[in-house]
Amino acid sequence: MATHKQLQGNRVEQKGELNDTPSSIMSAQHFMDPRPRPPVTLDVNDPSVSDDKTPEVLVSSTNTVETKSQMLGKRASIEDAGLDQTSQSWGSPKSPKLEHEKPDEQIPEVPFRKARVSVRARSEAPLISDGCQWRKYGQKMAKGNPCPRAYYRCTMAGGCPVRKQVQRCAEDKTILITTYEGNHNHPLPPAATAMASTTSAAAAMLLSGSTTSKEGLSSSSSFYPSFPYASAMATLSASAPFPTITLDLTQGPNTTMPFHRTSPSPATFPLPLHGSQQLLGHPMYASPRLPAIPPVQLGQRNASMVETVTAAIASDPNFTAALAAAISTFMGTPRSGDGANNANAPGRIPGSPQLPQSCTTFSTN
DNA sequence: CGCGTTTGACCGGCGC
DNA sequence: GCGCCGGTCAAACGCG
Repeated sequence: MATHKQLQGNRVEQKGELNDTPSSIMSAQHFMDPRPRPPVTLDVNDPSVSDDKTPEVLVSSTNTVETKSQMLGKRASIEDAGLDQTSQSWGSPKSPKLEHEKPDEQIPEVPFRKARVSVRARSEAPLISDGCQWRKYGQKMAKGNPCPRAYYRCTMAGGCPVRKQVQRCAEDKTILITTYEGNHNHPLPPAATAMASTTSAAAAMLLSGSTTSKEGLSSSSSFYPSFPYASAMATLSASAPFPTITLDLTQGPNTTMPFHRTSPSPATFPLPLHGSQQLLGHPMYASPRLPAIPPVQLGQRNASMVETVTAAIASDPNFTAALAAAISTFMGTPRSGDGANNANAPGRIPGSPQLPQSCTTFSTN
């Protein structure tokens, strides 16, 4: 048979008929380990989650606007405007390189190649459930990490290009790092949608903010959006080939959590289906800058930080704007996300001076 | 019997 | 040009 690439390409090629992701969103996720990995990661180590075993994190929509790789030649439909919703960069095993990628300069909007979203969560479970169905297709030992890295593919839909990598932090094995790549080309459950939205937003920000060169950022910068409920840290890494956003939920000590979950939940990140929906559907922004999430939902469903963060990000345009601003700051690019999602605000980060407990880290590379 | 997981090999990219 | 590393595929095995 055809080479693997072709096979992959074919699969991937299914263009998404329904992408939930906004058009210009591409999310890229990279791993941002405590140090060694550059990409973007979402950390969800919340103490609350750690109680058990399976924290569920929903992160899914990573769109990649890749240029070439994904299209190994097949996707003919890149929809217009530079937004390919479904362009899944996963197509090739490693196609980070943009072959025909023209100079970024030419690319008006999303010059990006691919973005990844990493979520760091504290959990003993082998993996976190994000509301989607995944099938493991490989496992490998990474170089600087004694723990193997597992590769999963979304099986909710036949041609869903979304993949995720799960690996434990070498330093702290209780921390699970999940990286999502690609966009779902099928409808997602509410829970998954929340994650997807988050990822998309993050990715969008990265993309929009990283229009310029971010190479200068060797380290990841982190800024903290003001999250009243959950303190998540977003870190943008610019050292990797792809922009990566890392959400760190591991830093949130339950102590400070506004809504501390006492729920006996199993060990998974409970994806608040309705919670997310509600959040998404009802932007309840109590504060001018941050959306306030009713403790009720969280408390009742022992919502995990992930959820919270995700929902917040997804539903909070401010967050997006903040990210964009932060990114711009890092990169020195004064543009706010223009081509990114719809929600990019003007560009001012509400950023708070200090981070609470958890932080969301976005890294753009 | 079907589905999912596991393991090894192969491919391609990147760095030295 | 060579070697290393990451990532994916494909076949086999196990479990439901």
